[in-house]
Amino acid sequence: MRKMVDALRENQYRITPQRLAILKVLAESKGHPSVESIYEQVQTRFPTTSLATIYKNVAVLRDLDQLLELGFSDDSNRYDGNKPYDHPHVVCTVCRKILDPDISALADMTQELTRETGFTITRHRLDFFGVCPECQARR
Amino acid sequence: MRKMVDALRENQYRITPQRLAILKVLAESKGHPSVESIYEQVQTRFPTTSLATIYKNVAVLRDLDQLLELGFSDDSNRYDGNKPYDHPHVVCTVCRKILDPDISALADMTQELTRETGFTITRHRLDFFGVCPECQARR
DNA sequence: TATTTGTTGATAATCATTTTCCATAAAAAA
DNA sequence: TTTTTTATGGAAAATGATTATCAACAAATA
Repeated sequence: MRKMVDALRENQYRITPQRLAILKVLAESKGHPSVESIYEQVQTRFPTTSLATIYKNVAVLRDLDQLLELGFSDDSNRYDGNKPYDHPHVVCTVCRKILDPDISALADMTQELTRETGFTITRHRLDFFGVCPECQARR
Repeated sequence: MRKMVDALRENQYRITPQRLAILKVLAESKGHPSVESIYEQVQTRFPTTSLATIYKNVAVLRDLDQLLELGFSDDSNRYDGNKPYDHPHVVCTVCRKILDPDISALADMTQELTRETGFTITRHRLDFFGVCPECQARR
């Protein structure tokens, strides 16, 4: 949250109430909200907020590396403002919940890949898909 | 190729020249072609082939688990008819080339995740992004 | 061969998300 | 305060890969 505000300031972006509200939603969200979800939460404080504003600000934060954008192939984007760097996810295919599991082995993999393939690896994406315990119980 | 034909037969799909041409492109492609790329290759043999036909057949093969569909968040789909099961990829962000690196540790990860999170993991997706040696040299 | 059923090809329609537009409002600078 | 610059809101438009449509065609079946 503080870091995000600083990043905005450093880049001459103005600190507006809407921006603060968006930052707050992102900082307080322990999940991985969608644009729509951020929109709904911001609207509880600022009922006139526009979807366009959310999109514009999410893009700004993403470009400032303050936000990890998780794009899925079905055009559903989700955001993580608490860990704005690549990390693995476990996605429930029923309720769309997303968790951050602890997996350490990835750094090693990247190094090994660089050696094996000659690629300069800059990013990665590791997602596991399945059904969460809650959704399993609901059957 | 043989396996794909069998799968089609077993499911009462007819073996048409266009289908065979698509299968051939998929089987012979060592890369990860896009629909557009399959289309272009099939057209060299069947100039009147329609894009719709490619889409329909790719969907059939995907549903028969004969084809791995790699959807990226920018709406670019790529296909692998040689290894129609989840496996890691290294993607060059410049030329869009895709390689299959050897990474074994994934099965263990899935097991560990099941234990940790209670999820029933059915699929995964591991992509590394970077620049391939050829594109690095071209700078 | 005649009949039935599945497939193709060409084009139009779709779809939801994301962008664009611009007048208004608000923040920073002078 | 006044001026300048940037952000917002509301609606409309774009986006563009994929899907639907359907007449014409081809493969399987009787």
